[in-house]
Amino acid sequence: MPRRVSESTIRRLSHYLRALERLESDGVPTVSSDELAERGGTTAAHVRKDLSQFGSFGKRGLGYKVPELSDRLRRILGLDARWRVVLVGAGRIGSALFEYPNFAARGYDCVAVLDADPDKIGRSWGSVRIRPVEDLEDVIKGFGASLVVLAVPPEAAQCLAERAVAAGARGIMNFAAVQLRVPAHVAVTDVNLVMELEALSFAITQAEPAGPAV
Amino acid sequence: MPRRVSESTIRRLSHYLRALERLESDGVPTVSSDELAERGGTTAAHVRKDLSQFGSFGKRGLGYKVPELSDRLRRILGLDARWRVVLVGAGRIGSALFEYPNFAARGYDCVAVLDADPDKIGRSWGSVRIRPVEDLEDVIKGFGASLVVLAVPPEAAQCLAERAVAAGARGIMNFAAVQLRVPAHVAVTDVNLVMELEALSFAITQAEPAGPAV
DNA sequence: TCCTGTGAAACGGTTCACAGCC
DNA sequence: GGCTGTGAACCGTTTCACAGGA
Repeated sequence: MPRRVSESTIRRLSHYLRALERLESDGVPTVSSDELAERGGTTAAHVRKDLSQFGSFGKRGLGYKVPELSDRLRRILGLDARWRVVLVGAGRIGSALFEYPNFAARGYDCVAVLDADPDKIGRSWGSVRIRPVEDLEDVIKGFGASLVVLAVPPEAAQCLAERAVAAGARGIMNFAAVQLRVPAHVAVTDVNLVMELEALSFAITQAEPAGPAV
Repeated sequence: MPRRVSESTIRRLSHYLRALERLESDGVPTVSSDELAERGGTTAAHVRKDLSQFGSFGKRGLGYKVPELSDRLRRILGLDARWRVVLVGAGRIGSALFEYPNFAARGYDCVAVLDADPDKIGRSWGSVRIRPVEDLEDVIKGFGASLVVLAVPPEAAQCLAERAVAAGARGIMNFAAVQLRVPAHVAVTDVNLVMELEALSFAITQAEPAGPAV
């Protein structure tokens, strides 16, 4: 149990877990760091260093037992519990997230959907009814939700983040293109799709300064 | 024009640009590295280091001219040209991306949408008709598209990526939960929403090993 | 022999601190 | 005096290399 685990390690753990689950469903009993690295897109040294931060899961000369290791990783990533997620913003991105089957499969249950638009409030997505954003605090407290997804315009994000934190949220997935200010005990991950495209166009422009071949 | 610019620098450049555009629309003429850092969510040293990689845009004692700097950043990020984007996968995520107004505003035009589902092929999104994935090469070459978005199941992603690269794609935005193998001259950014949630639940679990307060 | 676990070295990114220009 | 641009110090991450157990 390390004091501080790097962001990149956590990402790699997710990759390992996905690779392990594929191996598991193929009935492969053990895997070496080399093999796991190959399938997870990193290096063997990385695999061993990453895993050794949390304990000694492997056997020298043999490798790692696939079911045991994937179980450990699930526990490390907090996937042995179910998480209640409140979704703020019933737009396109919110809808895509809501219907994404992998979320429920990984233990993330979207228990409520909120929006500010009166036209959307009252409509139902599956069995979940869209409620007004004013209900944010009630919903977080009522469901005991730890996670909040903000799929809202940038102007609204900071205020909603503060309200969510005050109501007890511990993690925020932020789709708005603003840097949220939250207390240290709250985790935030930013998803900024325009920024990702900008990284691509930058890389291409750098490689070929004449500009895109359009 | 540096040989190698770090991933994190590019992300920060995007942040600076967004902050600058807000300043620009407020009519602010100049900005110091301190101010820009505050609004971009970093430090003044970072702002200066990042920008100095591309030239000397500021004046000592005065700061940076807002319109000039934002113009420079747009050019650095490749936003002075329009980019043609081919979207593969007409599901929820594809649809969310397609309708996202900020893309067009930043110069990214979705020129074609492809899908493998016969039920979807032939339908229209706005003025764009959904075409079969078989058309991938034709579409990339026909439109001269440099960017491809893969919003498809993990099994299909690697094969489609290879086809896209062979047809001339230079950048891939990958929503599938697999590590794509592409030649060095092709840029890839991965967007993995489940992984982002896993990072959150990990952070919360670490802080409070008893598990989520559900 | 095979493969893990881990110190140690190498690398790269961040922060510091100040020289130099306005 | 104010603020940029930048070498140098610092620090965390990645990579290496090997000791030691199966």
